[in-house]
Amino acid sequence: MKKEKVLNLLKRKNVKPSVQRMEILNYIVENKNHPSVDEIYSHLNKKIATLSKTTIYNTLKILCKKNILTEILIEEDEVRFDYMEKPHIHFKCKSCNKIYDVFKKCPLINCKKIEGHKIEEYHIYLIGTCKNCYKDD
Amino acid sequence: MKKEKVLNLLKRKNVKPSVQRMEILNYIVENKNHPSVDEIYSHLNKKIATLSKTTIYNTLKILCKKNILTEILIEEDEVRFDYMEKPHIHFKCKSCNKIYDVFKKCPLINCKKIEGHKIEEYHIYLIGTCKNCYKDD
DNA sequence: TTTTAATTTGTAATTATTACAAAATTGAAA
DNA sequence: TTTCAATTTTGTAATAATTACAAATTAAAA
Ligand SMILES: [Mn+2]
Ligand SMILES: [Mn+2]
Ligand SMILES: [Zn+2]
Ligand SMILES: [Zn+2]
Repeated sequence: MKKEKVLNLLKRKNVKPSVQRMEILNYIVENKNHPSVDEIYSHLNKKIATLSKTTIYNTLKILCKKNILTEILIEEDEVRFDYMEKPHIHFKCKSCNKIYDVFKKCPLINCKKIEGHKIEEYHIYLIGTCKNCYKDD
Repeated sequence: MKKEKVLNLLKRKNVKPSVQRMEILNYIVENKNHPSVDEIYSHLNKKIATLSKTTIYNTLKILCKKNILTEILIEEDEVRFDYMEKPHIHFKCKSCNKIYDVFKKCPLINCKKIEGHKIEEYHIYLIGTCKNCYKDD
């Protein structure tokens, strides 16, 4: 039972740990896939039949504002969400559409300022062909 | 008259240089702002009263496919477009919403492969408070 | 000119996201 | 326990960016 983890995450940031919030956060944290709202909904709908998409949107907005989650803007048509326990960058395969975590660190990440601008967030997206799709050439 | 520049850009990539395509590309190349479809439309509508938004969408899709333009996915609700003559990264100010070009280069950009994946595109987005908004604190 | 292909245009359809108010739940006070 | 206000969830409707599509226009070829 890993429920403790998300429970503490929520408590620590003063977000009331409702059943829905726990399940949504738990799904993202445990699966480490980078789900869209629809994917979260399809999956959790099986456990919580009454779950509403609006609740998912509301919850994700709160968790992002509290810096528990981060938005991934790598797709043109939908936002994906991620739990960034340790900061990392994302690689999206054009062929299979999978989004991979990449933990090689970019020196940029240590910059607090750049050309006079104060940096508060980083989004580094790499796009190409993943190693699994590539070898099939 | 800088029309030569966009004319050549289009010819070189075998895109037929229609009036609309020339104007759309010229607007992006000359202004170096990072316009959304709506901004392109509002601006060019004054010159070409009959211009259709669908034409803008069509043209942008072609120019991106030909690697003349690139999409900037820094906003949640709309795509922006850029002419990347020399590769650079983007900084978006949370306060004034301006998107700045940053030409400091990240070593990542020289990587052709990362953790076995073949990299074809880079999107580096920094978010924070720009130098103009910051000093008002 | 006539014919054919490419491009542009306007409208309708699609779809992710947001707005909003009613219903349900929670949690403390009485 | 009951009461009651605050919070959360839910369902539906509205919004808005993008795409689909077919007719109209324009350009190129014959
Ligand atoms: Mn990730
Ligand atoms: Mn730029
Ligand atoms: Zn792949
Ligand atoms: Zn600013």
